[in-house]
Amino acid sequence: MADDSAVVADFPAAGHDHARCLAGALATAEALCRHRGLRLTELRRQVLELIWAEHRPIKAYELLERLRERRSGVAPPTVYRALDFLLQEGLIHRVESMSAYIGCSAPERRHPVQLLVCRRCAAVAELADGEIEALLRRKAQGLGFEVDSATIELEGVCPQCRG
Amino acid sequence: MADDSAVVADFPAAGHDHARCLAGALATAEALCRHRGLRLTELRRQVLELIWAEHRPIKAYELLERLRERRSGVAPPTVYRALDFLLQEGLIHRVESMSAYIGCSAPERRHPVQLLVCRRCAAVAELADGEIEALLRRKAQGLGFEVDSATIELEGVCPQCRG
DNA sequence: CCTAGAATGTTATACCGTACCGAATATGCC
DNA sequence: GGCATATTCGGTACGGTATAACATTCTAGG
Ligand SMILES: [Zn+2]
Ligand SMILES: [Zn+2]
Ligand SMILES: [Zn+2]
Ligand SMILES: [Zn+2]
Repeated sequence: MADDSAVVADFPAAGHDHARCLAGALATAEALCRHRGLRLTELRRQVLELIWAEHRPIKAYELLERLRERRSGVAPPTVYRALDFLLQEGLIHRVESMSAYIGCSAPERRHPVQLLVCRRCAAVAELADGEIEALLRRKAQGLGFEVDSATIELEGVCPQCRG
Repeated sequence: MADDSAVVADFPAAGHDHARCLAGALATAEALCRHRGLRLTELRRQVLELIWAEHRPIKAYELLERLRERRSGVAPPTVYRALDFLLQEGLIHRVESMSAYIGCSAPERRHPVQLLVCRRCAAVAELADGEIEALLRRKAQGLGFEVDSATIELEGVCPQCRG
């Protein structure tokens, strides 16, 4: 049986209460960092907030622009350092096929990541499907390959864009 | 049951007859292009040959360097155009996690691609596993998502490097 | 030939990411 | 509090990846 909880984040509905997404993500991040003894500094919090601002993948240099509206003279290393921290802690994911970043919807637990990316509107759904993970691991094991991490991204058209 | 033919290319053995890999890949490409009414020009053939030269992923600018040993004054667009053609025709695959390119071991048929990349030696195994493909498609369908293409890459340690 | 389309040459530039160094800031200990 | 230490951040410079735009050459078909 498929485990429904594997869908960490469905495609966001058009009129959903996104202020709630944002507030929730920030609160979770705060709690998580406190629990892990890490510092969610003002910079990191701002970057996370900007990433969640659109509920869509955002590129590093776009992030840089937005960040400059609040902090003067910010350079690429500043934003990349914040991204590294957020990636490291599982608070965001990198969308490889877009060189972009998106907030994780279940950062409180480490999980496999499978992303569904709409090529029309760039909306992203996030899976944390153990069945996929297990199948891939099993196939790899058949070749004597030990999996450390996986990049799973599906490109296609989301329900909204299929109309 | 798992279909063994899903393993398009296992990790290359240390002392394998690579001249044979290279010759086979070029011959297949030639036949395939003739069959499709496409032109495997000298440039494209040379790029494909350079990609197969090491039986490992190779980066675009490294390719550019190598190509310059044979052709003077080659610029990035030249190599990227050749790469585009080879990708389009399924003669090579892009390794997203490395921004690199590797020859396809079964270009004569269109197939799903799953890559296993060794983080120690950069060797790559290529799967064309229908079971993985089907599972992903089924999971996506559960969200009303229509899959056009997929990027599946597993990073880990290959049998040789595990020792 | 002549011509239209394809392929390649050429220049310039945009975009993505990091090495490196030094300043500021937080943390733990006396 | 004062001090040493480690982390975080500012800022410069640069390297790696990829494409836009336009000129030129090549190729196949009439
Ligand atoms: Zn939202
Ligand atoms: Zn969409
Ligand atoms: Zn070989
Ligand atoms: Zn290896």
